[in-house]
Amino acid sequence: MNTLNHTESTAVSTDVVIFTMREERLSVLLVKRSREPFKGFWALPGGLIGEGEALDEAAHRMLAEKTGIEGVYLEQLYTFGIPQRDPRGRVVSVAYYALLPYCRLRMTERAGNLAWHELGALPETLAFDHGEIVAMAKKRLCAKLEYSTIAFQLMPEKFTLSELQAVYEEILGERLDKRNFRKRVQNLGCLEETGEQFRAGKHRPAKLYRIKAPGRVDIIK
Amino acid sequence: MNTLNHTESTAVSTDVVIFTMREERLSVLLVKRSREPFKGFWALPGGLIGEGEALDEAAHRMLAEKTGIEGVYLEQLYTFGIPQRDPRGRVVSVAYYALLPYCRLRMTERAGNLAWHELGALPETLAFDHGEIVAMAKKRLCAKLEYSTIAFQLMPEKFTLSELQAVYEEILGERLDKRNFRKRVQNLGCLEETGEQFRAGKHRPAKLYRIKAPGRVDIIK
DNA sequence: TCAAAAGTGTTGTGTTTACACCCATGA
DNA sequence: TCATGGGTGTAAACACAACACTTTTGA
Repeated sequence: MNTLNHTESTAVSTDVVIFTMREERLSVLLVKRSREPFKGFWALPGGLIGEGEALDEAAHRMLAEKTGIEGVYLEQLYTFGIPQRDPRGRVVSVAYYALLPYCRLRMTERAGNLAWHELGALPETLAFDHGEIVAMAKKRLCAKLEYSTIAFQLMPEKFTLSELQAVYEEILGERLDKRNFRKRVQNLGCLEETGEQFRAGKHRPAKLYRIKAPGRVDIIK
Repeated sequence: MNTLNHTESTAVSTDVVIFTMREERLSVLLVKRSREPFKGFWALPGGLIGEGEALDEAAHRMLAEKTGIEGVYLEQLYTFGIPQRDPRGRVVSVAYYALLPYCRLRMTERAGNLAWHELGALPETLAFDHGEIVAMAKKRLCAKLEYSTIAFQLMPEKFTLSELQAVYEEILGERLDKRNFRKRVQNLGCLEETGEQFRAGKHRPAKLYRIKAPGRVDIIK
């Protein structure tokens, strides 16, 4: 059995764009870098892949290290590898994106070096090419809203249709018609009423729904 | 400036699924391995990325090395990285797929270790996880037919609408209605008549079309 | 004149959009 | 009783699918 000839040393890392819906806004989790390069800049959670670790295992690990939670929706996004992307040397980064309901978090934004940032108000520049990675993840998420049930991965266990609609509107950046929206999501057949109601203020309470198969993301149409 | 701590040596390669339409059949270019591991098995063209070489540059290089041609459509597919995928050690492979018109090839299928294989009649098992890579590329290509003009990248400079329809039918694996098909592609506005005709046998000659912006792939709808 | 593929429109069906009012509640 | 968001149906517009005959050529 041969061994490989390495002409150079290349590092492989994963960076994870972790999306959540926080205070009605689509947000990503960023880490403030404490070391050069890009000291003081915000970066995506990430790191080198471990020996014997699959790429998506590594991504799940990054996610668990920062958020403390497991079993969330995670999907490979793209691999970034221009030679200059890390000033320390050649690093190829396999980017992932994750979606999680904010309520599941048990996270301390420790010492201010871990924080949620609204997508509409990101820092001017992020470390490395992370701005580009976030932009691509947002674009992919937008596209997937149209032809899959991916948005459900951002919802808590129980939610109202208005809350779901607000999530779509925030991500797509446009208002949707209430009746058409409800017709569409109800026809998917993925939702069921919990039978419970949610009271929020001085108006009619809303029905609560849950997802029939919580882990599942379906391609629609 | 720091340097990276490598906990291990990881190699990064690219493998390229090169599609063409050959004798009415969607085919991929495979290389017969002359060395272990998988000696004698067919594999995708690929290899380690070079120092200072971007990932898509590496993919273009693989393509040029095997086919001798440049400037073809190339897109990143997915990155494969389970630790066991190469018995020699850890190799993360960034897979690409390419589309090219068969007529552009000036390639010698040298000594029988480089050959086109119809997608419908691939060898039972390919080297490494290359069977999986090809399957994913085919699936992506199918999906993109529906919402982009990607199929045009398989066409020669001039072609008839019937030839174009045959390409769609072969990839999708279903017959299409002639009138609806022609309506659709003509409404895209990407095609123009050359004014020439193509005679092929004892029947009415077909108009030849060309693509207005040959390099370009548009997202439609 | 026959065979073979090129070329061409219309109609029906289903999907998507636009749109406005009543309901249940808390203050 | 009023303000607030929850909840509901219908009609028009549009996109998509189904479908058959005439044209041009070479043999």
